[in-house]
Amino acid sequence: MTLDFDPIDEAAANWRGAGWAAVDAMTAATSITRAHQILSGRIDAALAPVGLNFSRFEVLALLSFTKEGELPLGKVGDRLQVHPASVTNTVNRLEADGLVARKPHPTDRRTTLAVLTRAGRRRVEQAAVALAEIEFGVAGLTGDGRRSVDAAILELRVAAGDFVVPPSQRW
Amino acid sequence: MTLDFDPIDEAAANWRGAGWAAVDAMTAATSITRAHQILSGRIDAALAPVGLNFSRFEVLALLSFTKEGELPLGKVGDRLQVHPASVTNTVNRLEADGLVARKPHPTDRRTTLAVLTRAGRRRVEQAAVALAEIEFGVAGLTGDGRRSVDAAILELRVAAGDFVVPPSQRW
DNA sequence: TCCAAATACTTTGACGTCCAAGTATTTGTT
DNA sequence: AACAAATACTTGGACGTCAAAGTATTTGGA
Repeated sequence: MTLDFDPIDEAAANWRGAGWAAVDAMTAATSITRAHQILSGRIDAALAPVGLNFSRFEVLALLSFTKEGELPLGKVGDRLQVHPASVTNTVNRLEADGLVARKPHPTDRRTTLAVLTRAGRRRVEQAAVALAEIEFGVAGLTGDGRRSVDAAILELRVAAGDFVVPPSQRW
Repeated sequence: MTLDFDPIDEAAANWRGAGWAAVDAMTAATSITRAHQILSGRIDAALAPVGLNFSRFEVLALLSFTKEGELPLGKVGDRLQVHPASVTNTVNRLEADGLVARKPHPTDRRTTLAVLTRAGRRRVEQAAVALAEIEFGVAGLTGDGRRSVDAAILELRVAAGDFVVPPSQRW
């Protein structure tokens, strides 16, 4: 059921017609929301045959980049910017599939480490290939489009306080 | 817990280090995902005092743009590009709050119409004001940034088949 | 006319997200 | 040394999303 008009364009026209403000902000927000919906559908479809979804993949990928293949659950949440409860949930499922294991922290007994298993490492490799094949769902975005999205959203992330830009940085 | 480095930038470096492909696609996808997360947090926070969330607001806004303030549930799903089950769910809640009512379609008994109530119309006006005040969560994005996001994502949406571009269109 | 196929919506179930509250442990201050 | 406050994780609950299956009704051919 493909529309023969741009629904966002149509929404903008309606918005103006109703005399509502911030139309350009509305279209930007709606575009991002829709883009996310498209990507997340494509990405989860590509990962399903591998037995993962995007959140689980992100955790495995993050662990695979560390020296020992392990990280405290809290750090995982910080890096991936997700709620602690979500980390618990995701790690539970990865653990049930034997892709990570929980291990007590050697010195801080409050802390739990997620450790990548052998199977987990294999799995994340497969997933990375599957994702690269579909270009992470952004097929349709040209190189320029990708760069301009990155640049624009960088503004947004900085403004949102995702991270502080050290004075010496290249941007 | 603000990081002192850009997590997406860091992820890109790790990706390259692991020899994984499609790094630029990965960063674009991750940026969009994170942008969505930021927007949706801000938008839902702005709508909470009004007693709505974004999905419910979208339904009310869509209805408010129609001549009679009513639309078949299926059309709502088509326009907002959400699953029929989600429409049922959202309309259930709006109905429980007295913001819309269900009404049988005059000629097709399979079809149910969602009708905006008086209270619903008032509510959507309040919500529109609240959203305009926070610029739909995109505060931090300049005018140029908003335009480039719109333009880039338009490519993506067209490629995804969201709508077909009639030959006579301005793009 | 009759009936299989399409359409419209709802129900159920699996997951994902967040918040708030609860438990355990460590820190930092008197 | 003692204890309130901070930190780390888990649990339980509210909601949102989608897929698949179920019910009702309409359509489009044979």
